[in-house]
Amino acid sequence: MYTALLKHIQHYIPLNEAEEKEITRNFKVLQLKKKTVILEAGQTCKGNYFVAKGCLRMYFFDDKGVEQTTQFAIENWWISDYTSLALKKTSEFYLQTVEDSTIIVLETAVEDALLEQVPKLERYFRLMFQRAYGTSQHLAKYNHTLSREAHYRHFNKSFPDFVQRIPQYMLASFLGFTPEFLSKIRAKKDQPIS
Amino acid sequence: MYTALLKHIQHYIPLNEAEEKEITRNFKVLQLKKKTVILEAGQTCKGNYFVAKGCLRMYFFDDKGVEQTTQFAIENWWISDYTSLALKKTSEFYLQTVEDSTIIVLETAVEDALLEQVPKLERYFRLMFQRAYGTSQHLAKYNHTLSREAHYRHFNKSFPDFVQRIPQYMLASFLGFTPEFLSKIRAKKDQPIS
DNA sequence: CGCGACGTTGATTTGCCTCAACGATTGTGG
DNA sequence: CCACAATCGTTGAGGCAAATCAACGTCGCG
Repeated sequence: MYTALLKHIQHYIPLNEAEEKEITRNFKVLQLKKKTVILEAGQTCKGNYFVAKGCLRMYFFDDKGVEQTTQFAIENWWISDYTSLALKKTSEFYLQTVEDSTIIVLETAVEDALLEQVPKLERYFRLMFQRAYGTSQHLAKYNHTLSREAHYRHFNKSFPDFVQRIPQYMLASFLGFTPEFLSKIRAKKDQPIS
Repeated sequence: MYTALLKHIQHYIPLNEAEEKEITRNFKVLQLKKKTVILEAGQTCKGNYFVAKGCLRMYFFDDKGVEQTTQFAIENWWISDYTSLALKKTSEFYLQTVEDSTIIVLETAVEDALLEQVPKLERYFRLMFQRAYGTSQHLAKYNHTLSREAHYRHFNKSFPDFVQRIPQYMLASFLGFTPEFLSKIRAKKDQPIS
């Protein structure tokens, strides 16, 4: 159950048996069906979510009522609304499973206590946030340089198997364009052999 | 010299005198003139930079050789290429002062030792990265929802004094459009009184 | 004073959106 | 297990926001 998470933590910091126990005692496991919503806009986010298996996404509704996906999280990534968590403010985002998923939750209610019990975890999460923030710095670069079409081709090349796992309309919105446009790009790419 | 930083840290975690001393001993202060480059693409980033006074920006050159600004950091913000720091990889970014600035540096060379001496700082940096990442999550939302013009107006309204401090071409590129377009937006806004 | 950096303005072009209508695929209840 | 609906993807015509290119003001600095 917890092996994926423990393995991931130990990739960054060593854990003794007592600490492992403390961790498994504080994290909760969720088995969720595809399309289950675990956070809704307007609520205050109550946990930090680790994807052991499957996929989560973060999204919101724009002023026209259209869903806009801003992030995905697959195996070994954490996801949450971190502003909502830190400031205990209501969120502007939704969180939802994209596939049937196994999620490990660190609930706000137990977070402080756990971090006091196992202070090493401060370092682990510091490294996680640093990694996530670093990734967002690179994403910003792609958004500045690449045309929408180039951005898609780049993403497609970088994560070919992930692209297969998710509906196209989510990918389109994540990359910042419309499903129709994505459809046209693909039509161009997969030219008939003439 | 260090008061801005110490005050900022103490806003998140309490420090005793010994810890304060340890911190001031490990951080370096830089007094830098406007337009000083402190990191160049191709180098490995060697420090984490806290702006005590002034302004830093992060940028890169696109395939046409045009500068693209991806981030600003003003007073009480940290900035660096965190992927380069974490993985000790060469950076794709430049860091430069926008104004005459006072910068406090945590150099990679002393970071590990300091964090061992003052483990509380793990928590401080965890919170800093969480805040920064949270901000990037919200930025992603604006980029998805707003037209370029609306994005400018929103930014202008949110940070009216900051907009005055920086050249327009940097702001334009940060918001993801051309200086010419920014110029046209402003011309529209400041209509003659007829 | 003169040069270079920065900002403005207008004409033209283009990447992508919008809207609409139509296939394909999935899933659900009878 | 099939029928039908809902969801998802495709295709085309037309339009618009913003880019590009070029030329010209203007300000600050060496």
